[in-house]
Amino acid sequence: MEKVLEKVENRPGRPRCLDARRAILEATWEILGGAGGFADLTMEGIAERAGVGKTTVYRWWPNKASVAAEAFFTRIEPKVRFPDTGSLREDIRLQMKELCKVLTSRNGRVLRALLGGGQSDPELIEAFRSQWMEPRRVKGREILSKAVRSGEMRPDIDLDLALDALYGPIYLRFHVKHLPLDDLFVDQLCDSVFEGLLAKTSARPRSRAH
Amino acid sequence: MEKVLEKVENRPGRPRCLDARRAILEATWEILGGAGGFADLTMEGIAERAGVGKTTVYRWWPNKASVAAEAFFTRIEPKVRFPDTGSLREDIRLQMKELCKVLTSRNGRVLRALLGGGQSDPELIEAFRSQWMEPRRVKGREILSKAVRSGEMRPDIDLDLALDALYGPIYLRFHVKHLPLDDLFVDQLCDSVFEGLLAKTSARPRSRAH
Amino acid sequence: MEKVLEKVENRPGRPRCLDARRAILEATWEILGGAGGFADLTMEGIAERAGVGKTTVYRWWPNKASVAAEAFFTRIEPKVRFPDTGSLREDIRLQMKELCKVLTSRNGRVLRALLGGGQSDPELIEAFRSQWMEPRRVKGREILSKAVRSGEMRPDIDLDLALDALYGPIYLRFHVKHLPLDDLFVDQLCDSVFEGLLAKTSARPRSRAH
Amino acid sequence: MEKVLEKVENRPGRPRCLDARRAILEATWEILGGAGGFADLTMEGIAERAGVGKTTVYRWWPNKASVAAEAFFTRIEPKVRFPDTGSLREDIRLQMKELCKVLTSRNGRVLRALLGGGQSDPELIEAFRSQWMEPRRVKGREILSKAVRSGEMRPDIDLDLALDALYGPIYLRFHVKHLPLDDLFVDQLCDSVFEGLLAKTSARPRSRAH
DNA sequence: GGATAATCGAGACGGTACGTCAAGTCTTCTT
DNA sequence: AAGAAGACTTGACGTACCGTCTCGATTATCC
Repeated sequence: MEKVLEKVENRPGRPRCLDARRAILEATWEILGGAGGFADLTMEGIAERAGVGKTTVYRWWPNKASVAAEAFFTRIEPKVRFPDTGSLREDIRLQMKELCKVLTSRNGRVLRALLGGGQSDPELIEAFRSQWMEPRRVKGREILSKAVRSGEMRPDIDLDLALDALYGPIYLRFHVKHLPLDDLFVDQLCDSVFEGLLAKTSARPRSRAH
Repeated sequence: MEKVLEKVENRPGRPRCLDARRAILEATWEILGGAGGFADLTMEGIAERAGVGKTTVYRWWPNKASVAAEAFFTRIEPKVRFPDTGSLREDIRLQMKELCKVLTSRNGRVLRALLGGGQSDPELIEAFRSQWMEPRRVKGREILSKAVRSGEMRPDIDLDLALDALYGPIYLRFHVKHLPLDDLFVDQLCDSVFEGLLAKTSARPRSRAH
Repeated sequence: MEKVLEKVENRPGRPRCLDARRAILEATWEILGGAGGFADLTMEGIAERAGVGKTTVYRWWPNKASVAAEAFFTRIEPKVRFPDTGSLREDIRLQMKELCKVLTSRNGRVLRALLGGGQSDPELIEAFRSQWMEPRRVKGREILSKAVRSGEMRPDIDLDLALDALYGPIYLRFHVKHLPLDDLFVDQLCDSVFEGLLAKTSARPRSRAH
Repeated sequence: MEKVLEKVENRPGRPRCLDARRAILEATWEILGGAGGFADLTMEGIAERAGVGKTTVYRWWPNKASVAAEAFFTRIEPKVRFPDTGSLREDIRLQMKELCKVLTSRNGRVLRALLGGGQSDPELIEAFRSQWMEPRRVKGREILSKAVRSGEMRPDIDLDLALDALYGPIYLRFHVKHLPLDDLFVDQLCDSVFEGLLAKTSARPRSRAH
């Protein structure tokens, strides 16, 4: 077999073996997708499944949370993209459905495990935020701010708060209630949050498109 | 020391020692509140701190998640109650602030740890739902349904979805973003979700009281 | 089922239940005969198999060694008897074969286990000596002393030493070497010890009857 | 402290630490010599006293019997040697006294414990036979066969049977009867077994040297 | 080309906690 | 009072991983 070695700069010594790195992330991914999730993930297990010495794992990651985070986010990140339909509600709704599809898939299990581990591991939750949530937030804020400028959205609401209001219920269902995240749910959620829970006092005509 | 023994019915055998039970839950509670949270909780540690044999712990609880759940929920449950001001928005807002106070306190740490453990332990998450969330939900649904009847709230929204919309953002902040949960946040959150995110197209006068 | 109760004297309280005693000894016997021997014998196991409370076992025997000893010796003792042929060598030889038959049987396993346990339990080894070995010794000494009086055996040898010389090799084979104890072995052993190992210097006619 | 590591062949991995091995055997030896003998020997105790992880003990020995056996036999084996006086009876008698001295000493306790454990542990008794008894037997057979050739001993007796006859009584006393093993006993034993128990029919003068 | 340096695999090391088992004691109700 | 039931403390069992370490082997750069 051909070993792939890294060639970074002109440092002396044997360069890092990229095969090992890949094998470790691959093994981690597979274990995370298994029945036990993050609880079944052990450094020893990773090393063995990757056919690698334990030292090699520890050399590059300080703990299993880091490996898990990297294994997950390098693989899953590109999958969720924002559309751009011109309508705030449509953009958000489509992206929500996309997100829910990911959360419902096998990857959702891994993500759940990761988020669970994060409750007692600050680094892991930080990785979760910075590598998973923040990239989406950037795009989300962009869409919302465009909607504010176009007059579609109220200008007096903090954008992050608005995103929390939209996505919070999804995470609540996903993380705590473990309920299905289907299209109907997304539609109803969008409607409720965009329009508000209160009855309209005036007989203003509401135009809810579904 | 005086040992307190249970006297249930006329069963043969030595009755269960209530001191042991109490000591175990107490010890668990203290460990959970410590620096490491759920990660520092070990069955051995519980037994030692409670001055109890490990077997005694295992006799009554199958794993540390169960002990943790019982330790937490028997202690914290009564603390969060709903007010009844007559106004939907006020009731919810006050209760939300109450909830946020709990989540912000030392107990919040325990709860966070518990929910974390629940991601890889179905029984624990079930305990979380049934013993922590559901009792609150019952009262919440009651308030909302009253508001629907009085015309304050839109009748076309599923009550549980509405509660998800209201409380989801709190959990998102609490579990994922680890951001402060202060009164200002609650006020803004209530406003956004009750009124909706969209701009009102007509020049209808909005009466937001803050 | 009819419970058999003891009626010793006019002592107050419930009399001892003889069924329990018998069941305990029976259970002990069965466990001792199993694959693990003395190592598989536990007070808990005895109580359970006998359908008896642990307390009842502890009330009458201080430890499992005592139970084992009583279970074994009350059952096996009557089996070994000395014949009386009139000839010292014949009596001993026949009894030896009888003994070897017992040691070779399933009971031998129990006995081996018991003696093993006795190495770290003074009470057990004492029970072994007083209840198993000594009764035989009494009879053995009798036979030997008769043989001394009749001139068949040398009068200058301590009787116990003689018995050690005769039976020691059997125990050595049984306990240490775990070799078969067949009739041929007994015949050769008797011959060697009775006649001595040394060559006869004079041309004295030897009359070895086999 | 300087750690001594083994250098066997070109095997991969960290070489075995000889210090640990030595410390384990040393600790085992000390515990075996203590008040409780084999009964006080626990894997945990060995590890703790040796300043070693429990895993390290289990890595090299499957159970405490194995550790005990190795601890004992590597230390005690060289102590018992056969003399070579030219006379069969003298050689045996001196060696017997040597053996009895060992059995009587502190080491005797360990050996007794080992032999006891062996009754329910085939591997242990096998170790006892192959590492303790057989080396002596080899030399014993040699002496006896020389005695047969020189005409001092009867040629019609199996050598192993003869050795059983000579040493069996010692083990009987040591293992079962727990009686003292002094020089007088050895002298009388030798006399009885070499000369035989039977009275001499002819008036042949016996020359017993004591 | 030989020294130096970093990486790799393998696996032993001292530890911690696991979940189980049995020991022997204690407390209750029943007979 | 004896017996059953069963909860209690204690302590060892054997296993799984932890994170660290010490090897020989490999693969580069630098002199």
